[in-house]
Amino acid sequence: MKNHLHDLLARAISQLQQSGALPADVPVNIQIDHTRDESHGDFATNIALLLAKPARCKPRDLAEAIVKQLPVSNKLAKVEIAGPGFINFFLTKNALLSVVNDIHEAGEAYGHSTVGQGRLVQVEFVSANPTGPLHVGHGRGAAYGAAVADLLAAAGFQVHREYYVNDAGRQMDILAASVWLRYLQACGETITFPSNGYKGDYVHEISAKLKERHGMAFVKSGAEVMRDLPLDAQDDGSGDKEAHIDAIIERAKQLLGAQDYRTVFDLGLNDILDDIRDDLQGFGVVYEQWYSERSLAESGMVFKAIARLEETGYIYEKDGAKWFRSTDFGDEKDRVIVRENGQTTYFASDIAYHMDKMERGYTRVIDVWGADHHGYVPRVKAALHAMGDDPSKLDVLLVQFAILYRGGERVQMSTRSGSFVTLRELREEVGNDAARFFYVMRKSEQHLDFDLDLAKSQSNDNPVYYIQYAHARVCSVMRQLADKGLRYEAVAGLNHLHLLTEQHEQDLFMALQRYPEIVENAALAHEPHQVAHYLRELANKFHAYYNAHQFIVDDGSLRNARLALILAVKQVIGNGLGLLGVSAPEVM
RNA sequence: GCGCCCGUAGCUCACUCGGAUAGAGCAUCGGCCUUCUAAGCCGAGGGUAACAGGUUCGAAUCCUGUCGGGCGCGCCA
Repeated sequence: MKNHLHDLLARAISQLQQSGALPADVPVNIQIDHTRDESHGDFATNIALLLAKPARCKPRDLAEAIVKQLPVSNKLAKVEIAGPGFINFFLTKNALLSVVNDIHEAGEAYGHSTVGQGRLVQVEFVSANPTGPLHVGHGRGAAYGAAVADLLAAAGFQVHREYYVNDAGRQMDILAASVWLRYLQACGETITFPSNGYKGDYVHEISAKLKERHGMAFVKSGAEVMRDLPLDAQDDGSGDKEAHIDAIIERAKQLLGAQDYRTVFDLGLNDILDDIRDDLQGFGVVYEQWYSERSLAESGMVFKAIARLEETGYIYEKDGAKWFRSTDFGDEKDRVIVRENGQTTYFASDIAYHMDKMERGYTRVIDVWGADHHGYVPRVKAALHAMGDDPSKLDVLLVQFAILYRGGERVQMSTRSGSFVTLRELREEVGNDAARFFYVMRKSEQHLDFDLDLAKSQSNDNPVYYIQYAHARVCSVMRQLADKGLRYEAVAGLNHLHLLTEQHEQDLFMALQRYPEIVENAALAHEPHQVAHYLRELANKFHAYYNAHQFIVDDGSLRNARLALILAVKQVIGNGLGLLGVSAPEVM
């Protein structure tokens, strides 16, 4: 409908330009909005206000001239000029009927578009370190990233979903050491567990698995392991927990040898990664690819990236380390790429990773990160810039924290003590549907208050149930219809849509017609919450209709027409919930 | 201290490139079930859009400043 009006206006304006009433060289950006107040019609445009200045005439006069040139359309009941120069469009009652036909015809594809033109887009999200189970913070990234990816796919992009696995680096070594130490304890050795080790229960489980598979093969004496280590952090402030754990890692590598160390390391890695995969899959989040950080290093990509930067002259040496001069591209300070000890930094891997993303030929690369990483954005963009790539191809979408509330109280989370709430626990507590919906119902860069009690409640307070209920209600009506020995006749229904003249029915036509536009906007803006809000509105209009009118009436034509309408509502709710990863139940 | 994000009804949040009288839900108050699921509907009250300036036909939206909150500022990842 918007396109239709856009077309009419474009023709009117080009008429005016040809007749010289409007200068031909001004940019014409026709904007059509839904009106807020129905006294302003169904749609409105501010085009006369925008063009008044370049045309050097009064907005209202210009509006009048445009309206005069408007081609006739059987979809318009009237056109008015209002306020400072708005042009308001009033649709005829029948103008929007065809949306129901469109929905029945397109089915699950209703709302899909081709704006993406099949262009390749990568969405990388979650990418949590495999050092422990996913927690509720990762859950938001998962729900949000998955929804953005699905929206982009619906908008006609070819989407590649990817998880970057940080399977190299110090944090993973700390995990491996933690697993080994717990294993030694389980084997009867006396070990003081480091304050900086991973303390969660899952570490015990992994070490138990290690013992089960390899028996005592990796046992070294506790005394040997702990001998001459730098002091761990003490209550009185002395000691250094970082130096302590680093020494333990070195000791583990030394005592176990490279091969055995790798066995322990990989057992921890794979066990946790399997858990993460399983968790995400259970959450309805799937990936095209799991990209290993280790593979970057092993394939020489990291050195290739560093070499490429060195060629450009943005690398210098200072204090024995190699630095990237990111300040040349607006970063706050220069960044170390290769440490004094010769090891590359995490940032170096990330440069290589993003270089690879660019080389893979995506037209757009989307990274979903926790908002606490925002300071990291400039340096990654700087690296792309320095390598001659276009940094604007990279969109970093920042997701703020989710704060859980139970009984009105904030749920405390602490990674240190291992008492954090995992995504798995959340899913078990409130269900996948509520979790997926609640995570995306707010703008991503907005803090999210996640009310566990509300998410669980089966009441009208809960927006998930409210929307799902609308879907289930339609299904229920269809069951009632069958119970009464009647059948829905699609052709009769679609042929009698003109009988649907009630205000509630007009409201639904308008709402249904808006859906494709919502999906497109949400996709391009990376804002799934728009879909969530829209669905609530649509459900609200449906419930109001349900209460005001009977669908299963004696008049067969009217009955079938109404059923055609509510089946269209069901389709759109199902499609919309599907984009958010929420199910659309037939019975509730 | 510097940088990024945020401040809208009692609470949680919307408002599509700056548009017309700032909207929902919850909570509060009042109505609606012998009729397709009351997990629903209808109605009422509730606002100096943090504050002060600026830009313009028009500002919650853009700019500047102040105040308040969050996050970040490692040769960690």
